[in-house]
Amino acid sequence: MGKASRDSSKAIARLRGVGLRPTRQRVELASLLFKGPDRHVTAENLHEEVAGLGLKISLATVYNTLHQFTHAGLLRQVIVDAARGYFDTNTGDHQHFFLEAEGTLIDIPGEDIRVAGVPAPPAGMTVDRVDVVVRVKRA
Amino acid sequence: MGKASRDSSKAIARLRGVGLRPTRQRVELASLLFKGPDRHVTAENLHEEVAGLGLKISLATVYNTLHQFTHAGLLRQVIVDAARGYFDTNTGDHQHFFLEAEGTLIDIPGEDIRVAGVPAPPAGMTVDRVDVVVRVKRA
DNA sequence: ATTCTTCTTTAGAATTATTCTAATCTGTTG
DNA sequence: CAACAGATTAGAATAATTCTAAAGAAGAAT
Ligand SMILES: [Mn+2]
Ligand SMILES: [Mn+2]
Ligand SMILES: [Zn+2]
Ligand SMILES: [Zn+2]
Repeated sequence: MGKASRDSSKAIARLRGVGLRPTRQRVELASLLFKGPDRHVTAENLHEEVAGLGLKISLATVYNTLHQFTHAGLLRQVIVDAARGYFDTNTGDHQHFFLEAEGTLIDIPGEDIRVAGVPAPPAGMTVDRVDVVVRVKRA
Repeated sequence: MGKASRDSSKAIARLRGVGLRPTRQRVELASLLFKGPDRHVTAENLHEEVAGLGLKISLATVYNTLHQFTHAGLLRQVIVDAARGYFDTNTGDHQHFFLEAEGTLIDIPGEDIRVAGVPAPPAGMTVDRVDVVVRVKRA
């Protein structure tokens, strides 16, 4: 049993675990996304990576899959740029540095950062989550 | 001297103050934006408001003007939604509640909220600003 | 295995927000 | 007022994303 099939089994198990059919496309994407360390991807940039590896997955499927993974709790979306959407394999409590020039995200552990003094939300509303984006630029 | 001309004079003065020619379009937009309390607008939604008042300003000019006002420091952009860009007449230190369902922003005074424990930015980078978005939804 | 049913993928068109182009117009200055 | 730099605009273009509807693949049933 080689490395590729071990990746596949893990990906397949993870997909089954969240009730998604392990199609070739979903398995390949899940392997790429969850094999290594946490990462922040864009649909377009993941699609290019996939193409570069010689895999054939349509851009529509990359979008569909990223959204399905997000709904399944395997990914979360990060909003830092009005032009592009980012997907994050780290679904735990954490925040981000955003390098505007590069378009790069860097995690800040959730325990490091504290947000205090958030007023009560407007009547009838409840806090869904608190996002902190530390925008950084070249010194 | 009526209300309209008083609004105009203030808008014209403000535009002159930041080195922008007080054209009819810029004066009308500045009057709308800065006459009353602080507000959060979208290019499209400001354009509709303008049209509703019977004023004729092209959408391209609304976009151009919002960006010029932003560069001049009269507005700032707020990034909360991957699909639309918001412009904020409140350029001071503050944060936001974002009602995802409504697409509405509500200011949180900068003194209220405190963010602590932000790690040192990556080498060679400097913190440009720290944005906090409190996403709320119907309870 | 073969068939059946239900999902899934996909190419390409469509949509949405925004920007660009290049022609026309207007504010300001002399 | 004339002249010029700067501004506005309609419409085309771009970019990210979503939609459509037709063809393909996965799982269940036979
Ligand atoms: Mn866009
Ligand atoms: Mn989206
Ligand atoms: Zn992250
Ligand atoms: Zn604000």
